[in-house]
Amino acid sequence: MTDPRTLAEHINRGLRDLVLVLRRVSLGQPITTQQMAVLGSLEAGPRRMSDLAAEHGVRLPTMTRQIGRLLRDGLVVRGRYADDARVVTVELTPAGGERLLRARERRIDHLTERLMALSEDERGTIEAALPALAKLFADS
Amino acid sequence: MTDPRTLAEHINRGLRDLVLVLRRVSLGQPITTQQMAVLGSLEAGPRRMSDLAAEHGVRLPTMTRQIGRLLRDGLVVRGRYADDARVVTVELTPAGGERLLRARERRIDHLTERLMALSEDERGTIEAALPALAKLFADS
DNA sequence: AAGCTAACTTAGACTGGCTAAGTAATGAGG
DNA sequence: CCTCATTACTTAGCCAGTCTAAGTTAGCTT
Repeated sequence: MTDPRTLAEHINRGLRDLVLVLRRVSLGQPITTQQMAVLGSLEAGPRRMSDLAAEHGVRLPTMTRQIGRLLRDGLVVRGRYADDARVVTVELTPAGGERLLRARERRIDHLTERLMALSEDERGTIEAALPALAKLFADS
Repeated sequence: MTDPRTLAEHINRGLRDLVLVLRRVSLGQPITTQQMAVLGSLEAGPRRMSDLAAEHGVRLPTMTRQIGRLLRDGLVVRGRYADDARVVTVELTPAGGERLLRARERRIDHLTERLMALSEDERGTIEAALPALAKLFADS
């Protein structure tokens, strides 16, 4: 078996290709990947600004502007947290939910298509690796 | 075995986590991921502007500005292609090469560390999946 | 030689990120 | 209670990175 460092080098090369292909694929989409990611965080219910910022690895002012754009486009609404009047919450609107679902559908369609081009065996190795990959890229 | 669409959904969720973790990890690095990616494309020798733009999935003006910043920082130099005076080439400087290697080293160190936290078995499944993943995310 | 095409650059606008500084609410000490 | 530090967020201003539209220069075609 390959030693961890060599494996890391291979994964690193793979990640580079992955990032490039994701960029090429998301060209010309009607919603940016960041907006998609933020909407995704709101799927399970309202969230606080500071939660969102932490989850996405950005500072609060960045999230304020991000949410401002989503607000402007009618995809989210802001609210206040009853127990602490300093806290701002954000919630999906129906339009935001729809936008999220449609974009996700497109992405999954695309991935499915690519997966179909692989052999059953190759898909099997990917499936077997998913838990380990999830752990590898877990919250840190 | 899971059907391709369900597998695609799992991969999609995994990709989201991956992107978020990559963002968090690259916070505060002295070079942006885009700059790293462009420097990486120059490792094997000079490239044309239009090649670089196509590989990175951006338009030519974007690459012009990107290269402008790398130029300003002394990491690349521009040249002309003898056979066609319209063509602009870009090449790593020694400083650019060093910067690239150091950044890559850091990333591989980080990945190695994470890999060490997995079991031998888990690393095995990842290693087994790499060729299929490479194919999955190939140029398309 | 003229005019079309191709390879880039420039200009101007938007998203997305940051730090620094401002505002308003909470909470802790006296 | 009042004061004051802290917390949660916003505003302002900067820079990177992306786009489209329009300009420039070189090659190509006829």
